[in-house]
Amino acid sequence: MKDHLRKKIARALEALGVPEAPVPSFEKPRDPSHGDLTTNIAMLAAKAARRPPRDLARDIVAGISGPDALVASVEVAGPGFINIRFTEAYYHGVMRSILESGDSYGRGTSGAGVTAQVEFVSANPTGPLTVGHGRGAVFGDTVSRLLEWTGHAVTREYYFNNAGRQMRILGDSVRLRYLELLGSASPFPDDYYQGEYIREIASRLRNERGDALASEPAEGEFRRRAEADIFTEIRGTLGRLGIAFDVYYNENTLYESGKVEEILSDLRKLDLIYEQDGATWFRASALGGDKDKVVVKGTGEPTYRLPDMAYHREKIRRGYGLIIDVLGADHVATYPDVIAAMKALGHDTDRIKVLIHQFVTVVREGEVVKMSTRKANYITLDELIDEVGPDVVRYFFLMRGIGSHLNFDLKLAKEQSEANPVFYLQYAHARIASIIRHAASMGIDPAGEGDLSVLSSPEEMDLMKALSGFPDMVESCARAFEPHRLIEYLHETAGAFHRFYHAHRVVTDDGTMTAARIVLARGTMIVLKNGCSILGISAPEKM
RNA sequence: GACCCCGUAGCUCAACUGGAUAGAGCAACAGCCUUCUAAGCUGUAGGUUCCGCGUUCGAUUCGCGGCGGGGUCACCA
Repeated sequence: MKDHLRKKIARALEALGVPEAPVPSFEKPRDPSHGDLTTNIAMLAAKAARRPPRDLARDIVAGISGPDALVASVEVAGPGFINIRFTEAYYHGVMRSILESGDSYGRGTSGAGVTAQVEFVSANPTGPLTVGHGRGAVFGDTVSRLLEWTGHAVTREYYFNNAGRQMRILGDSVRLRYLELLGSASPFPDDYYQGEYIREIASRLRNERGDALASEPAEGEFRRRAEADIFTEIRGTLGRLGIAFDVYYNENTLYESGKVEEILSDLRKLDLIYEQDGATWFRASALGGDKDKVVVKGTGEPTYRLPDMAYHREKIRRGYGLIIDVLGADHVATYPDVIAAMKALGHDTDRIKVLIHQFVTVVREGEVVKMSTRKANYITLDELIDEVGPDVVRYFFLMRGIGSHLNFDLKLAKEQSEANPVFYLQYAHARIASIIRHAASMGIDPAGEGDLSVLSSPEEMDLMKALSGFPDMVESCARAFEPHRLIEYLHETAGAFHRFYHAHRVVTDDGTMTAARIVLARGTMIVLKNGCSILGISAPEKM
C-alpha cells in the first residue's frame, strides 16, 4: 500500500518539477480523524520547491489520479499534511489476507538472509538469577523473537566464565558450609556468598558423600558441584520463562584456542598495548577513551576486558550480520573499550548493537530490596515467577522501554494480578475463543468465508484498522529493538476488540453478518495470538 | 569531579524517532450484566512535558546551560 502511494506521489512531484524531493514517508496519524495514513512530504519539499507547503500539497494531491479501489480520499490538512483515507474494501481485503496467513501473519522478510547473534543473560554461575537478570533475559529473548519474525536467522548465546576469583570464593563458600554441617564450624567471611543456596549445595554433598570431602580443597569437588548445581538452576529458571539458548560460550575457550593471546599481540602491533607498574595496559585514551585500562594484572591474570575483546572478535569472525549485546546498566562502562578495540583492528562495528537496560527496583512491602548476588537479601527470579507467574513476569519486564528504570512492586503485582494489563490482553483472546466455540455449538462453520462488505460500523472499522497495522508494528519494533511498543499496540488492539464486542453481537440470526463478524473475530484472534507469541506469553482459550 | 540513563496526570510509564488537540494502566468519582466470558464497556476529573536559552513552518523529542534522581568510573566480573 505504501509503495503504491509512494510511486503516485513521486510521479506527481516530478510532474511539478521538484526533482530533489526526498522520498515520501508515511505514518499513521495520531488522531484517527486525520485519516488512515499521512505524509509530510509537502512540508519537507517546500524549501526545494520554494513554495508554501500548503500550495505544494494541493498540487501534489491534484497530480495524483483520482480515488481508486483502495484509496478513498486524499486531502490537504493543517500546515501541509497530505492525509489519505482507505476504502472499506481495502480493509476487507486485509481481513482475508490475515485469515489466509494465519500463524504467519505479521512475519516479514526484511531480515531474510541476515544472521543475527543475540548475547544476553551471560551471568556467571555463582548464584541464582536475580530479578535484574530477568529483565535482560526476557528482553534479549523477545528481541530474538522479533528478529526471527522479521526473517533473521537468530543465535541466542550465553557467555560465561567459570574460572577465576569469584568461582574460587564460591567453591570455598560451599566448603565452609559443608564443614559447618560436619560440626566443625569456622568463621564465614563477609565477602563470601551468603545465600541459602550455598547451604543447600553443601547439604546435598553431605547427603551424598558423608564426610568424605572433609579435607577436600575448595577448588575441586566443591567448586565443580556448585557450578553444576547453579547452572542447572539457572537453566531451569530461564526455561520457566520460555528461554533457551543455542550456544553456551565458555570464556575458557578463548584462552585454550589462543584467541586471548592473539588479540593482545594484534593490539600490541598497533601500539595500543604497553607495560607499566607491572601490569599490561590498553591505550584506550588513544581511541577516544577517557583513560587507559589494565588488561593484564600484575598477577598475570587478564581482566575481563581482554577476553571480552577476543570474544567480540570471534563473533565478528563468525560472520553474523547483526551482533547484539544485551547488558545491564552496571556494565555500561565495559563496552566502549571493546568497540574501540574492534574498530582499531579494522572490524566493522556498525553491525554491533549494544542494548543497555536500566535497573529494576524491586519493592516488597514498600521497601526497596537491593540486588546483590553475594548478599542474602535479594529476590531471585525464580521467586518472582512463583509469585506472579511467567506471563506476568515477561509482560511487566517488556512493558517499559529499557532506558527507564523499572519499578517492580511485588505486592502490587500480586494483589492486582486480576487487574493486570497482561490479563486484559489474554482476556480478549479467551473471549474470542469462547465466541468461536459458541458459534460452533450453534452449527456455524467458524472457518467459513463470508461477504465482508457488511463490516462498516465505526467499531468494526477501528478494529480492522488496528489489525492491519500489525506487520508494520512488528517490523518497526524489530528495527528499533523495542518490544514495549508491541505491547502498547496489542493493548490497543485488545481494547478495540472489547469495544467492538460491547457494541455488536457476533452470533445472530443474520447469517451474512454472523459470518463476516466471525472472520473479524478470528482475524483478531490471530493477531493477538501472534503478538503474544512474540512476547513469549500464553494466549489462553479459556480464563 | 568525568561519563551514561532518566525527569511527562496523585503513582507507574507511553508518545510510531521532529508533526496536527501529549496518551494508557493503576488510584478517585458516576453509570452499564435476563443476551457469544463484567478479568469487560461508557463517562467525569486529573498537565507550565523539571527550569532557561537556542535551532525551524513546528520541540516532550534535537543542541547548549542549569536543577533533581539513578548508574558507572578497581590490577572485581
